[in-house]
Amino acid sequence: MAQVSLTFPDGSKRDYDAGVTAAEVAASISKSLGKKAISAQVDGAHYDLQWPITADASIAINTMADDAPALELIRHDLAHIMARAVQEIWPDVKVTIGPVIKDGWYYDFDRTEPFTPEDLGAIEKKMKEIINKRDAVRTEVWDRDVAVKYYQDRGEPYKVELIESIPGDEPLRMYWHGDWQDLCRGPHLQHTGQVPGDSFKLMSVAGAYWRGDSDRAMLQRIYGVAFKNKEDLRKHLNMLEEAAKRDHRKLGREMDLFHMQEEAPGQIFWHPNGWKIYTTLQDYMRRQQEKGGYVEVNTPQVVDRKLWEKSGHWEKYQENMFIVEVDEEHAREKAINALKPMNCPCHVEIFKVGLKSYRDLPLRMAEFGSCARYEPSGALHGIMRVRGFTQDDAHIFATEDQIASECQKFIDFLSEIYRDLGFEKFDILFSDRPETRAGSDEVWDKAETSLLEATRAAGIEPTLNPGEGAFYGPKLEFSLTDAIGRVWQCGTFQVDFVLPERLDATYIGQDGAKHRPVMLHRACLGSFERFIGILIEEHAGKLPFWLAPRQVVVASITSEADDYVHEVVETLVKAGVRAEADTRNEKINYKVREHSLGKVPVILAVGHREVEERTVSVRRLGQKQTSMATLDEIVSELSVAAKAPDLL
RNA sequence: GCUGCUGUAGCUCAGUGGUAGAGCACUCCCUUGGUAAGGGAGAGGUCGACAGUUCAAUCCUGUCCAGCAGCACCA
Repeated sequence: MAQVSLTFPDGSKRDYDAGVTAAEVAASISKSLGKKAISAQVDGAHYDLQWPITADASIAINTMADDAPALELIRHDLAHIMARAVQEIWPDVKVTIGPVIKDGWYYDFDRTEPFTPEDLGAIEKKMKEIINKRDAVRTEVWDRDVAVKYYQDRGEPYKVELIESIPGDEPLRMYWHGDWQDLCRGPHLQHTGQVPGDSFKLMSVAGAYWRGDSDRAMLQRIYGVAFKNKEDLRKHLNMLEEAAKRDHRKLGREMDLFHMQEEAPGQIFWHPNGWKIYTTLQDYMRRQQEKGGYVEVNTPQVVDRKLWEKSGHWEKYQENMFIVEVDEEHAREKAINALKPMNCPCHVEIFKVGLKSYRDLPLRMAEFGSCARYEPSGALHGIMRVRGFTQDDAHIFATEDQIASECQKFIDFLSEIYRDLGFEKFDILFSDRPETRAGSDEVWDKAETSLLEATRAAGIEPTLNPGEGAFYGPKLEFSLTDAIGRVWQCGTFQVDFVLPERLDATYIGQDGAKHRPVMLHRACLGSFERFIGILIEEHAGKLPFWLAPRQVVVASITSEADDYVHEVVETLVKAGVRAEADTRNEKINYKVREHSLGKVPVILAVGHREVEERTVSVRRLGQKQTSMATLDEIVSELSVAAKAPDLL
């Protein structure tokens, strides 16, 4: 019999008969390891204990102590156990796929009746029964024809389609959890009892398209979370509760930052507090851009379709645009306009006025551009995904050989801004050509290559995000994560050879001839709206002092201190601090509670003692202890704290 | 946009086929209180919109609108 040589993590090697399973290998090492083994890494691949090993390889036996494989197996087995439970309760439900995801798994079903929350309870109960049965998990490799016939006979069309889409040279693997069978590439545990029955929870049911295609059937997806033990599950559920408290929609209401209403879906009514954050951030960005060599412009909101036709938006982007038709009787001329969904065409129009020389490049043209996009209703989300928003947008008109240095410059620029705003870490994705796009393949080749090279030259190896580029060019995406773990694209850097061509932008080169500039689209915050949403969630509403809309409340303890309260407020306001008085007829406890809930970073309480000594009692948000300070001390401290980081 | 759920006072929510309730917030009064809710009184709702069924609809049915979760979308 042929032999295979297996290398263990400690470097030792042992020979086994070819076709040996990881289960047998584990048992050969020690009885206890044989019992504890749950899977193996064979040449780095996650192997089921039952799979035969047919070639020399490195091997490491996994036990429940190994987090990553253990969690993967638990979650994957739970996906199967859940599908089995569902089919045991409702035999006519059709099964599809059920992968492991972050913190858990999901499984998509086709069933006419919707699953209800009560159903989830019933499924969970049935799953626990299955776990308690400790049914053996068994696997076999099947012939394609046999598998197709099996699922055709069982009336499982989704499985048939899945098999047909699996490349012909890949073996088809079947798994049984007890008598219940599913097509699955594995690996799995050895019996259902290995899954901890008290550490999972079915979370929700929602629609999901078959194969992620909105033209195909809508299935019902049940989500579950699972961990190795009860304590981890408890921690996870607790984390979700904490995350819900940071939700910017909730905090936006509690801090009186903004509201939204039916008459203007996806658009924001900024209240004074929220608008203060917005303008503070905008002032900061304006200063940074001036330092960064940008010029600021402003362009029209309502623009004739003719320009959008030229730019390509009318063709590629129309369904996302607000179209404005002017009533003929009142119009001087018949016109169809659109609210601008992007600023780029208008910036090109500014560039085109007058002759531009190569000496003018790179020309960095910035606008806090208000855009309107008709986003699908289901995409709207608080102030993070809206229909009316303002980008910190800029377009850099440059020569091709300036792309790399501008890319480098931008990454430095953005990094400093993110650091100032408290984001040390962010994800960078490289998105290449989408299916719907403008421009030839040659142009795309050039754009993708130059952007990727420029990024690498800046010392960054971005994660590839295939097919997600803008319709006019590839992009780098700088993403931040919200409280609930959703990732949002904020910053972006895009190379565009298409729009300058379509709108015929030129500059006069050193040779005296006309040349086509390349256009670099870029944004740091992305949109003020989204970025503020992220800021709120990142800080759980407790914004850094300089960004806090209400920085200081001076609260009287007795009404006899009211005059002094107003004096303190006035002094602080003069020193550039956002301070307000609270001389209401309420106890100090009440005021402290209210302003703490309102996330005011500093509460200054004053009573008889402070009036006499010309001091204040300082209470900082999140701290129970108070301290005393003289009026001069607190004013000089807070006036510094109120400055934006770039002004320090 | 799709699937499911939801829509009652500013907020959080209860409730009923006979046109509605709580707590907090709000207004007024009492209280001048030392660091996360002092006491009392009062005001406040076309029960998301429009149709239909019914003697009678906030409640049942339908359509629409908006929100929530997920999917799809996301320049």
